[in-house]
Amino acid sequence: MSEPYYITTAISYPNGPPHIGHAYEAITTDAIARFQRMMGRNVRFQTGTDEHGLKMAQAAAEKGVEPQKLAAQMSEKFVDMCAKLNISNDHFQRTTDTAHHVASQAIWKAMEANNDLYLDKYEGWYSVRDEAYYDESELVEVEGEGGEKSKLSPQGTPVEWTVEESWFFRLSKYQEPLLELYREKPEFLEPESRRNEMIKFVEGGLRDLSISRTSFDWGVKVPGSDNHVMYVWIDALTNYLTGLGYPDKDGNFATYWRQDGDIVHIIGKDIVRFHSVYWPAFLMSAGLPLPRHVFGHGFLLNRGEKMSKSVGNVVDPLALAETFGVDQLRYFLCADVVFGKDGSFSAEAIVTRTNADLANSFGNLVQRTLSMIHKNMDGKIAPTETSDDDAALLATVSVATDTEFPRELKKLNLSGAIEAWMRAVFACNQYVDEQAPWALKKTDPERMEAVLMTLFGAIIQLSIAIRPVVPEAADRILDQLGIAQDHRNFAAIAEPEWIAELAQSGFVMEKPTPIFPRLELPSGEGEEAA
RNA sequence: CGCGGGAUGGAGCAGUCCGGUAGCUCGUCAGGCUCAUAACCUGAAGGUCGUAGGUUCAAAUCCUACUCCCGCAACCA
Repeated sequence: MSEPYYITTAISYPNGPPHIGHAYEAITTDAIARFQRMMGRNVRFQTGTDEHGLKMAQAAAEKGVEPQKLAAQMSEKFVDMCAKLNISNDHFQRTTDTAHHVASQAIWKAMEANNDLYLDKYEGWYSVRDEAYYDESELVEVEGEGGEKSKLSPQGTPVEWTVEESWFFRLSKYQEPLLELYREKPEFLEPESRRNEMIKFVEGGLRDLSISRTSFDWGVKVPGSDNHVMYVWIDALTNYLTGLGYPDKDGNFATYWRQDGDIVHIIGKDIVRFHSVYWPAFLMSAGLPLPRHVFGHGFLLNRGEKMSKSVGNVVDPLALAETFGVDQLRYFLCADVVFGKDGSFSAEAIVTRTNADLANSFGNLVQRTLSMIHKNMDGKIAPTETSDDDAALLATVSVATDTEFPRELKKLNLSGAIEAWMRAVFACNQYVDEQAPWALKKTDPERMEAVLMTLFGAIIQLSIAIRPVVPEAADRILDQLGIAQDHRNFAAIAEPEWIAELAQSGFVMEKPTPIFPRLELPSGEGEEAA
């Protein structure tokens, strides 16, 4: 079997329906997973939902339903989103699964066996209404009518000094090992700006972490302390192991969660701390291998503004996919946003970007080429004598699809990979104009065939390369081109034999149909993005 | 002095670590082509690289100070 590659998204907290941020993470991770599969790797791709914790319990209480039931309903929406966006996850992990409780308790016991857990008291300013602790510095002091002073939370709710029994994790013990990890293996956390942030944070000193709660019960029970449930992040992070069968250390776990194996977590920048500080500390404590790579992507801004429920500018990704097309949305998010940085989106931006790249440049290249092959060569594919110009174009395309695109995607530089791909597309359109096959048709039909076959080969390569990003559209093009499923990968790009094979099989191309129609900006486009 | 990120032609960005003709996409203007999805190709205009100093033969890039914007600060992708 080929080299294993394990990639995950963060699990989504389903206290609301999926928004564009969830879709962004799922799509980018999916593109990377598909790319690795096409590179011949044995990929396992996991996503899921994080269904425990206070907010879920609160949301359920508000709706008057059992948390279990709400979790199931909401989780379903995320499963549905993955299906609609063509996410190729091999597994969808829910944290309410029995197997997940077993896994979480197993890692708990492993950390306990390593003498890293202890029972103590958690004290702090607690807001009953928010059901949350606040740091002294966050509190606002107000003066009542009678002149008495009282403290309020940042939300303006009353707080009181509360003491609660809690289990603690000896996070402080891992300060040096973590700093060493960042030093020795910088690829553990990227982008670099996030790593610098975390190094500063850890250097600032780590306090032991309160990792259980007694104030609510919607969670995984602490082994041996039935009145405690685990801090959600203990159980949430463990999902990456559950999906591999942990605590059973054979099977998928043995394959994918190996020392120095390719284990990649794609997460949002807001939860970098949990994945790059707590998670490796938990794993070290439990005696398990660490992930190879944690990558914190940026946030999507709606017309440059942060999205929030209160502002009411949260965008439903399925509505966007409906309006613009799944592949168009996927392409836009991968191409237009530098992976690791914040990005902005709007209906105009999606329309402009996908029209320019997919419809005008690439789609039109495919259409104009295939039309000419269909009309002037009866759709027959045949080897021809090639010139230096043809070889030069194919070399340019190969550099992009066989070298630059994979190189950049391996670095998780999605937009960089796509830029390289676009340069090759531009080169093809330039070549069409220079060679002018419509003129050759009258003056030198043989030469025209050579030009069209050169383009045919170039389009195959371009279609295969972009397939991780726009899988459905790329496959429809490759169907038209008569390329077999098992040739749609990077090994085939490296040694193109298509034209000879197609000629031998007697393949005849049908009349082509445009794959990327131009999009129109929906009418009434104003404040709303979709 | 809590920590971090950013400021580059009309818009969005790359380049900054390792100083040396300021690059890309979109938009605008002019020309070309007519195979193709009113698509494609070529060319042009447009920037004192946030401000003020400094180092240097040479600074978007290094140093100092400052201004503005945006995050984070221990359960929001």
